[in-house]
Amino acid sequence: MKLEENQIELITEILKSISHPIRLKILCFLMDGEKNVSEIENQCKSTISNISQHLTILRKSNIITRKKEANFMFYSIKNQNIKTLVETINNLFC
Amino acid sequence: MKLEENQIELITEILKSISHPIRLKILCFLMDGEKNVSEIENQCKSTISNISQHLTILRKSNIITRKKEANFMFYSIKNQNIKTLVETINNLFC
DNA sequence: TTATCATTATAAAATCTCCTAATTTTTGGA
DNA sequence: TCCAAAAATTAGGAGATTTTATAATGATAA
Repeated sequence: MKLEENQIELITEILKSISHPIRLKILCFLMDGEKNVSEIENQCKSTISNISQHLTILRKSNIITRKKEANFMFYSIKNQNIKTLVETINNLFC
Repeated sequence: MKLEENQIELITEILKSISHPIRLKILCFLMDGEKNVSEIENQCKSTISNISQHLTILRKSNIITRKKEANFMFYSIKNQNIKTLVETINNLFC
């Protein structure tokens, strides 16, 4: 199996973003549908600032997206490929 | 989707190990079958010491295994789950 | 105009990466 | 047998990156 250099870069960026306990928990939680930051904070047991920083990392690497409603920010998984990846990881290792 | 804490730890350790350009290249190369360190060095374009250190990381997180023959060390992917994961990543993002 | 929800700035602490040099193990030749 | 070469690993440390905490700031609702 031979990958191009830019494919290697893309994949490692995605995997690196997912490879953190809090960020993986966030993704698993978002598998159930979109959530606001306070819901994620409660689920993932960290400070809201820390959660926000991890959400930024996931968003910058195109794994999640967000939309604003009133003063709530709703986050969700950006596309089907990411969902399939999380589903596969769950099936293989849980 | 709700994962146990120890499952989160296991998965993030595996993903973190894979989330490096050289280590991902090594894994893709090992998808073709077992290889010795010099072959990996040639394929992945780094020093033999650096490659060896990355191989240690992959081995410590149970992603690859090795066997010695004369003074060559042959590395291979440890199990089918890892192969399936690499295959899936390749299908989804390449 | 204050409380709520969330993000951003800053910096310290922890971890990761990679380099050079030293070491280990085995082979093959003198 | 003894020694040098080959294959690979390990040690130590400098530099870079990531993580997290605290404090400050921004935006919206009531």
